[in-house]
Amino acid sequence: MLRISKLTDYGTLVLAQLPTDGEGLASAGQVANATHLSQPTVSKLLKSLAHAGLVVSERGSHGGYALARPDDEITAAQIIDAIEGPVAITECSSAAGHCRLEPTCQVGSAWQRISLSIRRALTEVSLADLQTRGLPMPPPRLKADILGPAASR
Amino acid sequence: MLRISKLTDYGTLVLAQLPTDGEGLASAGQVANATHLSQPTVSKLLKSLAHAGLVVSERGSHGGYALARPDDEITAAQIIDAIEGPVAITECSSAAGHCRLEPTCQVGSAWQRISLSIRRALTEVSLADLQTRGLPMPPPRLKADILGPAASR
DNA sequence: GTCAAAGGGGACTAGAATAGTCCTATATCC
DNA sequence: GGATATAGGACTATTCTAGTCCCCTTTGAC
Repeated sequence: MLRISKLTDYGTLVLAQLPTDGEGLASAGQVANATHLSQPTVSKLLKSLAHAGLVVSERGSHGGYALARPDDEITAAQIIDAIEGPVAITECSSAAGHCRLEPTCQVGSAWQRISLSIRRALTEVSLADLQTRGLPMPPPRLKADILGPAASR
Repeated sequence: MLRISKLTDYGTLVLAQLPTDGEGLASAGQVANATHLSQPTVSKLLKSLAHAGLVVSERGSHGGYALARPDDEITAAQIIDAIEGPVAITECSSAAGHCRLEPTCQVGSAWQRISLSIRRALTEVSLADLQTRGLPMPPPRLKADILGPAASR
Protein backbone atom coordinates (compact mmCIF):
# COMPACT_ATOMS: atom_id res chain seq x y z
CA MET A 1 0.00 0.00 0.00
CA LEU A 2 1.45 3.29 1.02
CA ARG A 3 5.10 3.38 0.52
CA ILE A 4 8.14 5.57 0.54
CA SER A 5 10.81 5.02 -2.05
CA LYS A 6 13.93 3.02 -1.37
CA LEU A 7 15.95 6.16 -1.74
CA THR A 8 14.12 7.80 1.10
CA ASP A 9 14.80 4.78 3.23
CA TYR A 10 18.48 4.98 2.27
CA GLY A 11 18.38 8.68 3.02
CA THR A 12 17.57 7.92 6.61
CA LEU A 13 20.49 5.53 6.84
CA VAL A 14 22.76 8.15 5.41
CA LEU A 15 21.58 10.82 7.82
CA ALA A 16 22.10 8.43 10.69
CA GLN A 17 25.81 8.28 9.82
CA LEU A 18 26.44 12.01 9.85
CA PRO A 19 27.87 13.99 12.74
CA THR A 20 26.01 17.10 13.85
CA ASP A 21 27.26 20.42 12.53
CA GLY A 22 30.30 21.59 14.45
CA GLU A 23 31.32 18.09 15.43
CA GLY A 24 33.21 17.17 12.29
CA LEU A 25 32.37 16.07 8.79
CA ALA A 26 31.82 12.77 7.05
CA SER A 27 32.63 12.38 3.38
CA ALA A 28 30.29 10.65 0.96
CA GLY A 29 32.78 7.80 0.71
CA GLN A 30 32.84 7.25 4.46
CA VAL A 31 29.07 7.22 4.60
CA ALA A 32 28.96 4.78 1.70
CA ASN A 33 31.27 2.42 3.58
CA ALA A 34 29.29 2.68 6.77
CA THR A 35 25.93 2.08 5.10
CA HIS A 36 27.07 -0.44 2.47
CA LEU A 37 25.48 1.67 -0.23
CA SER A 38 27.33 2.63 -3.39
CA GLN A 39 29.12 5.92 -3.36
CA PRO A 40 27.29 7.49 -6.32
CA THR A 41 23.98 6.77 -4.65
CA VAL A 42 25.09 8.20 -1.33
CA SER A 43 26.42 11.22 -3.12
CA LYS A 44 23.14 11.80 -4.89
CA LEU A 45 21.22 11.50 -1.65
CA LEU A 46 23.50 13.88 0.17
CA LYS A 47 23.07 16.42 -2.59
CA SER A 48 19.30 16.26 -2.22
CA LEU A 49 19.53 16.50 1.53
CA ALA A 50 21.88 19.45 1.31
CA HIS A 51 19.62 21.17 -1.16
CA ALA A 52 16.76 20.79 1.28
CA GLY A 53 18.83 22.22 4.08
CA LEU A 54 18.92 19.09 6.21
CA VAL A 55 22.68 18.74 5.92
CA VAL A 56 25.46 21.24 5.45
CA SER A 57 28.40 20.60 3.18
CA GLU A 58 31.95 21.74 2.93
CA ARG A 59 33.87 21.54 -0.28
CA GLY A 60 37.53 21.02 -0.75
CA SER A 61 39.96 18.30 0.08
CA HIS A 62 38.85 17.87 3.66
CA GLY A 63 35.24 18.54 2.93
CA GLY A 64 32.21 16.46 3.74
CA TYR A 65 28.76 16.64 5.21
CA ALA A 66 27.17 17.13 8.59
CA LEU A 67 23.65 17.40 9.92
CA ALA A 68 22.47 20.99 9.74
CA ARG A 69 20.83 20.67 13.14
CA PRO A 70 20.49 18.12 15.95
CA ASP A 71 18.86 14.84 15.04
CA ASP A 72 15.82 15.56 17.15
CA GLU A 73 15.06 18.62 15.03
CA ILE A 74 14.98 16.73 11.73
CA THR A 75 11.61 15.16 11.03
CA ALA A 76 10.58 12.16 8.97
CA ALA A 77 8.38 14.44 6.88
CA GLN A 78 11.35 16.64 6.04
CA ILE A 79 13.41 13.65 4.96
CA ILE A 80 10.64 12.44 2.67
CA ASP A 81 10.14 15.90 1.22
CA ALA A 82 13.85 16.34 0.62
CA ILE A 83 14.20 13.15 -1.39
CA GLU A 84 10.83 12.58 -3.01
CA GLY A 85 9.46 16.08 -3.10
CA PRO A 86 6.12 17.08 -1.67
CA VAL A 87 4.02 14.58 -3.53
CA ALA A 88 0.61 14.03 -2.02
CA ILE A 89 -1.28 10.84 -1.28
CA THR A 90 -3.37 11.18 -4.43
CA GLU A 91 -2.63 13.09 -7.58
CA CYS A 92 -5.58 15.37 -7.21
CA SER A 93 -4.60 16.27 -3.68
CA SER A 94 -1.37 17.97 -4.70
CA ALA A 95 -3.11 20.76 -6.58
CA ALA A 96 -6.75 21.68 -6.71
CA GLY A 97 -8.49 22.03 -10.03
CA HIS A 98 -6.32 19.72 -12.08
CA CYS A 99 -8.53 16.67 -11.88
CA ARG A 100 -11.04 16.17 -14.63
CA LEU A 101 -13.18 14.16 -12.24
CA GLU A 102 -13.27 16.89 -9.67
CA PRO A 103 -16.78 18.14 -10.41
CA THR A 104 -18.25 14.72 -9.82
CA CYS A 105 -15.70 13.33 -7.38
CA GLN A 106 -17.20 12.61 -4.02
CA VAL A 107 -14.16 11.51 -2.12
CA GLY A 108 -11.25 13.72 -3.10
CA SER A 109 -11.29 15.92 -0.07
CA ALA A 110 -11.25 12.95 2.26
CA TRP A 111 -8.04 11.52 0.83
CA GLN A 112 -6.57 14.97 1.05
CA ARG A 113 -7.43 15.11 4.71
CA ILE A 114 -5.96 11.68 5.28
CA SER A 115 -2.83 12.83 3.53
CA LEU A 116 -2.53 15.92 5.68
CA SER A 117 -3.16 13.91 8.75
CA ILE A 118 -0.40 11.45 7.94
CA ARG A 119 1.95 14.26 7.09
CA ARG A 120 1.31 15.94 10.37
CA ALA A 121 2.03 12.72 12.16
CA LEU A 122 5.29 12.28 10.26
CA THR A 123 6.29 15.74 11.36
CA GLU A 124 6.24 14.51 14.92
CA VAL A 125 8.75 11.74 14.30
CA SER A 126 12.36 12.88 14.42
CA LEU A 127 15.52 11.37 13.03
CA ALA A 128 16.50 10.67 16.62
CA ASP A 129 13.32 8.63 17.04
CA LEU A 130 14.06 6.72 13.85
CA GLN A 131 17.51 5.79 15.06
CA THR A 132 16.52 4.51 18.42
CA ARG A 133 16.54 0.77 18.54
CA GLY A 134 15.18 -1.61 21.09
CA LEU A 135 12.17 0.46 21.92
CA PRO A 136 9.06 -1.49 22.73
CA MET A 137 7.11 -2.37 19.62
CA PRO A 138 3.49 -1.36 19.38
CA PRO A 139 1.16 -3.79 21.11
CA PRO A 140 0.73 -7.05 19.18
CA ARG A 141 -3.02 -6.67 18.93
CA LEU A 142 -2.22 -4.02 16.32
CA LYS A 143 -1.33 -6.68 13.87
CA ALA A 144 -4.75 -8.23 14.01
CA ASP A 145 -6.39 -4.84 13.60
CA ILE A 146 -4.25 -3.98 10.70
CA LEU A 147 -4.26 -7.13 8.71
CA GLY A 148 -7.97 -7.39 9.23
CA PRO A 149 -10.34 -9.81 7.52
CA ALA A 150 -8.96 -9.09 4.06
CA ALA A 151 -5.47 -10.39 4.77
CA SER A 152 -5.57 -13.24 2.33
CA ARG A 153 -3.57 -12.39 -0.73
CA MET B 1 5.63 11.73 -0.50
CA LEU B 2 3.43 8.89 0.50
CA ARG B 3 0.91 8.08 -2.10
CA ILE B 4 -1.75 5.65 -3.11
CA SER B 5 -2.15 4.70 -6.74
CA LYS B 6 -4.67 6.34 -9.01
CA LEU B 7 -6.50 3.06 -9.25
CA THR B 8 -7.08 2.97 -5.52
CA ASP B 9 -8.46 6.46 -5.70
CA TYR B 10 -10.75 5.39 -8.53
CA GLY B 11 -11.72 2.36 -6.52
CA THR B 12 -13.16 4.58 -3.85
CA LEU B 13 -15.19 6.46 -6.42
CA VAL B 14 -16.48 3.19 -7.76
CA LEU B 15 -17.45 1.91 -4.33
CA ALA B 16 -19.23 5.15 -3.63
CA GLN B 17 -21.57 4.43 -6.55
CA LEU B 18 -22.65 0.99 -5.45
CA PRO B 19 -25.82 0.15 -3.56
CA THR B 20 -25.52 -1.96 -0.45
CA ASP B 21 -26.19 -5.68 -0.79
CA GLY B 22 -29.89 -6.38 -0.90
CA GLU B 23 -30.74 -2.97 -2.25
CA GLY B 24 -30.18 -3.64 -5.90
CA LEU B 25 -27.23 -3.93 -8.22
CA ALA B 26 -25.24 -1.55 -10.37
CA SER B 27 -23.53 -2.80 -13.52
CA ALA B 28 -19.98 -1.87 -14.42
CA GLY B 29 -21.33 0.25 -17.24
CA GLN B 30 -23.58 2.24 -14.96
CA VAL B 31 -20.75 2.86 -12.56
CA ALA B 32 -18.51 3.93 -15.43
CA ASN B 33 -21.09 6.48 -16.50
CA ALA B 34 -21.55 7.81 -13.02
CA THR B 35 -17.84 8.14 -12.32
CA HIS B 36 -16.72 9.21 -15.80
CA LEU B 37 -14.15 6.45 -15.83
CA SER B 38 -13.79 4.05 -18.75
CA GLN B 39 -15.71 0.85 -18.53
CA PRO B 40 -12.72 -1.53 -18.79
CA THR B 41 -11.08 0.25 -15.90
CA VAL B 42 -14.19 0.14 -13.76
CA SER B 43 -14.60 -3.50 -14.61
CA LYS B 44 -11.07 -4.30 -13.56
CA LEU B 45 -11.51 -2.46 -10.29
CA LEU B 46 -14.75 -4.19 -9.49
CA LYS B 47 -13.14 -7.56 -10.11
CA SER B 48 -10.40 -6.76 -7.62
CA LEU B 49 -12.89 -5.49 -5.10
CA ALA B 50 -15.05 -8.57 -5.52
CA HIS B 51 -12.02 -10.81 -5.13
CA ALA B 52 -11.22 -9.10 -1.84
CA GLY B 53 -14.77 -9.54 -0.64
CA LEU B 54 -15.66 -5.87 -0.50
CA VAL B 55 -18.35 -6.19 -3.15
CA VAL B 56 -20.62 -9.02 -4.21
CA SER B 57 -21.41 -9.74 -7.82
CA GLU B 58 -24.18 -11.34 -9.76
CA ARG B 59 -23.64 -12.66 -13.23
CA GLY B 60 -26.12 -12.84 -16.00
CA SER B 61 -28.15 -10.41 -17.97
CA HIS B 62 -29.43 -8.48 -14.99
CA GLY B 63 -26.25 -8.87 -13.02
CA GLY B 64 -24.09 -6.28 -11.41
CA TYR B 65 -22.31 -5.38 -8.22
CA ALA B 66 -23.23 -4.26 -4.73
CA LEU B 67 -21.34 -3.51 -1.54
CA ALA B 68 -20.86 -6.66 0.49
CA ARG B 69 -21.61 -4.76 3.70
CA PRO B 70 -22.66 -1.29 4.81
CA ASP B 71 -20.35 1.54 3.88
CA ASP B 72 -19.37 2.17 7.47
CA GLU B 73 -17.95 -1.34 7.69
CA ILE B 74 -15.58 -0.95 4.75
CA THR B 75 -12.29 0.69 5.68
CA ALA B 76 -9.81 2.70 3.68
CA ALA B 77 -7.16 0.12 4.52
CA GLN B 78 -9.28 -2.65 3.04
CA ILE B 79 -9.78 -0.69 -0.16
CA ILE B 80 -6.06 -0.13 -0.52
CA ASP B 81 -5.32 -3.78 0.18
CA ALA B 82 -7.89 -4.93 -2.33
CA ILE B 83 -6.44 -2.90 -5.16
CA GLU B 84 -2.76 -2.56 -4.42
CA GLY B 85 -2.11 -5.56 -2.23
CA PRO B 86 -0.54 -5.38 1.20
CA VAL B 87 2.62 -3.57 0.21
CA ALA B 88 4.46 -2.01 3.09
CA ILE B 89 5.90 1.44 3.50
CA THR B 90 9.42 0.21 2.78
CA GLU B 91 10.51 -2.85 0.93
CA CYS B 92 12.26 -4.35 3.89
CA SER B 93 9.18 -3.95 6.02
CA SER B 94 7.11 -6.37 3.99
CA ALA B 95 9.23 -9.38 4.86
CA ALA B 96 11.98 -9.75 7.40
CA GLY B 97 15.35 -11.05 6.36
CA HIS B 98 15.25 -10.08 2.72
CA CYS B 99 17.23 -6.90 3.02
CA ARG B 100 20.95 -7.12 2.51
CA LEU B 101 21.40 -4.05 4.67
CA GLU B 102 19.51 -5.55 7.56
CA PRO B 103 22.52 -6.41 9.70
CA THR B 104 23.75 -2.83 9.63
CA CYS B 105 20.48 -1.01 9.18
CA GLN B 106 19.68 1.21 12.11
CA VAL B 107 16.30 2.49 11.12
CA GLY B 108 14.34 -0.35 9.53
CA SER B 109 12.17 -1.15 12.46
CA ALA B 110 11.11 2.45 12.89
CA TRP B 111 9.75 2.72 9.37
CA GLN B 112 7.97 -0.53 9.94
CA ARG B 113 6.33 0.85 13.02
CA ILE B 114 5.37 4.02 11.17
CA SER B 115 3.85 1.86 8.49
CA LEU B 116 1.83 -0.12 11.00
CA SER B 117 0.67 3.01 12.67
CA ILE B 118 -0.54 4.57 9.43
CA ARG B 119 -2.29 1.36 8.56
CA ARG B 120 -4.09 1.40 11.82
CA ALA B 121 -5.22 4.94 11.23
CA LEU B 122 -6.51 3.90 7.83
CA THR B 123 -8.54 1.11 9.34
CA GLU B 124 -10.37 3.70 11.35
CA VAL B 125 -11.57 5.55 8.28
CA SER B 126 -14.60 4.01 6.64
CA LEU B 127 -16.01 4.35 3.16
CA ALA B 128 -18.84 6.29 4.75
CA ASP B 129 -16.29 8.71 6.17
CA LEU B 130 -14.65 9.07 2.79
CA GLN B 131 -17.94 10.07 1.24
CA THR B 132 -18.76 12.64 3.86
CA ARG B 133 -17.50 16.08 3.11
CA GLY B 134 -16.17 18.36 5.79
CA LEU B 135 -15.46 15.66 8.30
CA PRO B 136 -12.45 16.19 10.55
CA MET B 137 -10.00 13.35 10.20
CA PRO B 138 -8.77 11.45 13.21
CA PRO B 139 -5.07 12.32 13.53
CA PRO B 140 -2.91 9.21 13.74
CA ARG B 141 -0.78 9.21 16.84
CA LEU B 142 2.36 8.06 15.12
CA LYS B 143 4.85 9.14 17.68
CA ALA B 144 3.27 7.31 20.54
CA ASP B 145 3.10 4.13 18.50
CA ILE B 146 6.63 4.44 17.31
CA LEU B 147 8.18 5.19 20.61
CA GLY B 148 6.01 2.74 22.44
CA PRO B 149 4.01 3.26 25.58
CA ALA B 150 7.03 3.55 27.84
CA ALA B 151 8.89 6.24 25.94
CA SER B 152 8.44 9.76 27.08
CA ARG B 153 10.72 11.98 25.05
C1' DG C 1 51.56 26.45 -8.46
C1' DT C 2 50.12 22.08 -8.88
C1' DC C 3 47.85 18.09 -7.55
C1' DA C 4 44.60 15.31 -5.11
C1' DA C 5 40.38 15.01 -2.69
C1' DA C 6 36.16 16.47 -1.96
C1' DG C 7 31.39 18.40 -3.23
C1' DG C 8 27.98 20.58 -7.27
C1' DG C 9 25.07 19.83 -10.92
C1' DG C 10 23.59 17.61 -14.25
C1' DA C 11 22.55 13.91 -18.09
C1' DC C 12 21.70 9.39 -18.94
C1' DT C 13 20.06 4.34 -18.84
C1' DA C 14 17.97 -0.11 -17.51
C1' DG C 15 14.46 -2.00 -15.26
C1' DA C 16 10.16 -2.11 -12.76
C1' DA C 17 5.70 -0.57 -11.77
C1' DT C 18 1.38 1.59 -13.24
C1' DA C 19 -2.59 2.48 -15.94
C1' DG C 20 -5.29 1.03 -19.20
C1' DT C 21 -7.17 -2.02 -22.95
C1' DC C 22 -8.70 -6.22 -25.05
C1' DC C 23 -10.12 -11.01 -25.63
C1' DT C 24 -12.40 -15.23 -24.52
C1' DA C 25 -15.17 -17.96 -21.36
C1' DT C 26 -19.14 -18.42 -18.38
C1' DA C 27 -23.53 -17.34 -16.17
C1' DT C 28 -28.32 -15.68 -16.31
C1' DC C 29 -32.59 -13.84 -18.02
C1' DC C 30 -36.05 -13.46 -21.59
C1' DG D 1 -30.65 -19.15 -28.53
C1' DG D 2 -29.60 -14.42 -28.16
C1' DA D 3 -28.57 -10.45 -25.29
C1' DT D 4 -26.28 -8.82 -21.40
C1' DA D 5 -23.65 -9.21 -17.69
C1' DT D 6 -19.43 -10.80 -14.87
C1' DA D 7 -14.68 -13.82 -14.58
C1' DG D 8 -10.22 -14.14 -15.56
C1' DG D 9 -6.44 -13.32 -17.88
C1' DA D 10 -2.99 -11.54 -21.40
C1' DC D 11 -1.09 -7.72 -23.25
C1' DT D 12 0.97 -2.95 -24.07
C1' DA D 13 2.41 1.90 -23.66
C1' DT D 14 3.96 4.99 -20.56
C1' DT D 15 5.81 6.72 -16.45
C1' DC D 16 8.63 6.39 -12.50
C1' DT D 17 12.61 4.63 -9.86
C1' DA D 18 17.16 3.41 -8.92
C1' DG D 19 21.43 3.75 -10.07
C1' DT D 20 25.53 5.31 -12.73
C1' DC D 21 28.53 8.48 -14.98
C1' DC D 22 30.68 12.76 -16.43
C1' DC D 23 32.62 17.18 -16.07
C1' DC D 24 32.97 21.22 -13.20
C1' DT D 25 34.43 24.00 -9.02
C1' DT D 26 36.39 24.43 -4.45
C1' DT D 27 39.82 23.64 -1.01
C1' DG D 28 43.98 22.12 1.37
C1' DA D 29 48.64 20.02 1.25
C1' DC D 30 52.99 19.81 -0.56
